[in-house]
Amino acid sequence: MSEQAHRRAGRPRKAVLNKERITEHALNLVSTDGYDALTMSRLAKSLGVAASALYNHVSSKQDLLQWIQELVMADIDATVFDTLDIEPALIQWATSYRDTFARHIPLIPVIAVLPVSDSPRTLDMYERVAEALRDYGMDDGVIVPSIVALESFIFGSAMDTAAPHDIFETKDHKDATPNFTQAVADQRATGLNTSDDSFQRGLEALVAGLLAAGSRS
Amino acid sequence: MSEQAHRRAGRPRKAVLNKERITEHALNLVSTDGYDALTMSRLAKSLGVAASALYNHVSSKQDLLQWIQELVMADIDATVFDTLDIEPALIQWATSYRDTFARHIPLIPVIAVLPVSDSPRTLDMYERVAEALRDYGMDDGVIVPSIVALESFIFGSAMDTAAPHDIFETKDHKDATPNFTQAVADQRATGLNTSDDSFQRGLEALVAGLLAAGSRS
DNA sequence: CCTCAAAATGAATTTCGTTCATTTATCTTT
DNA sequence: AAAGATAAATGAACGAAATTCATTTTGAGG
Repeated sequence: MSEQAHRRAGRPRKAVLNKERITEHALNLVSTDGYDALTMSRLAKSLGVAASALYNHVSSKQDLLQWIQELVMADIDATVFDTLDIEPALIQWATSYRDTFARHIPLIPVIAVLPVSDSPRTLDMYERVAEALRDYGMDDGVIVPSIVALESFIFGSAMDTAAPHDIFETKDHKDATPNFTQAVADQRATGLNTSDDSFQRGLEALVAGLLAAGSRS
Repeated sequence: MSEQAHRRAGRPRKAVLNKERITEHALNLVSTDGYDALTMSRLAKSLGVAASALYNHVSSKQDLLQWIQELVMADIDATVFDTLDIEPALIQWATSYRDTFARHIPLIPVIAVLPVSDSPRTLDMYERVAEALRDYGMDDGVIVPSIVALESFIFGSAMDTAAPHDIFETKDHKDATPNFTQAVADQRATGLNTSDDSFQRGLEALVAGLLAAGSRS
């Protein structure tokens, strides 16, 4: 069933395209010009090739997105579980996770919904987190929900970094929303980036809560 | 600057289309046949009109999606803060928020990436949450980060409901991921829906943690 | 009744993902 | 060296999508 197994004769022409080059160019396209820029023809042009040529290597655009997912996930540092205690390890891992996706915001809604099955790297990451939680003594049945909860928060937070900075401009409605308007002003006065501040506070609360609630009795 | 201000003469023909009817039909289309069914021509057909007629009322499909977002947000129950204590109120509000979006699963990846509309209804919701947190005694500067953290978790969780149920199928890689594979099996054995379970656990941890960390000293 | 402007039309444009028959180029075998 | 096999790349074509625009319809105000 292997691809290189029984080539009896005949070698193809020198290949211009391959998985790595295609994926790199695709990711570069998205990071540079946004997700809408990732069309098969623009990708092909960036590779100096006709759009149809891509289909000799990728079976569909969904397939291509899976490749991209795998490449992006490779940036997430899951080695911290080998060296740190569970709580700081989770926080560092989640931070790395969120920063990685914040770097590729347009991909979040796409990747968050992709099945994880075909990405060995992603599976490996889950394995490390699951192992760490299990070693810590978390109940078997709540390990997956804890991971999913963390991921949900991470994805949501990564998307939030894309929100416009004036997203909470209350404009004309200041009178009708005194408490909220004041809260926005007070947060701004701290000088902290709203997204970063929110992520850090939420992450600490979430990690502490999940570890406390899930530990074996 | 008002639209109805100076109509000097000439009344238009009887209008078949208006914002409300367009939005309702669009939302209905999505809920019935999925997001891919929401095309301008199918929407037009459902309204008994040509596709181009829509553009007399909506400036783009993005615009239409904003309308839909606004309509959907109206379903979120923010009245709980009037009757319940802060902790159960936050949990009920967040649950209502997430369930509302989960009811329109195909829209989540689309809407989650839209700027939150500055509709009065949405602002009013923020006001109620901010007021409740302030009355509880939360420090002024951390009210907004707490709300943003909750919203990030809610959106991430809503997106998770759109994920396929077999998203964690480990297939061929069972050997390489023993801990994770076991954790998936254990979660499945509980009989609980993974998304629901994750949301509930995460939400309780997050709310408890935020309230504990943010209270005035 | 006449006018005019908003509403609706339908044809046209562009761009998208994808398919397919065909050509090209390179290696293996004679 | 010639022939053959075969993957890679091509380019034209498809259907469906969002959007534009010149034109027609229509109904209330003057």
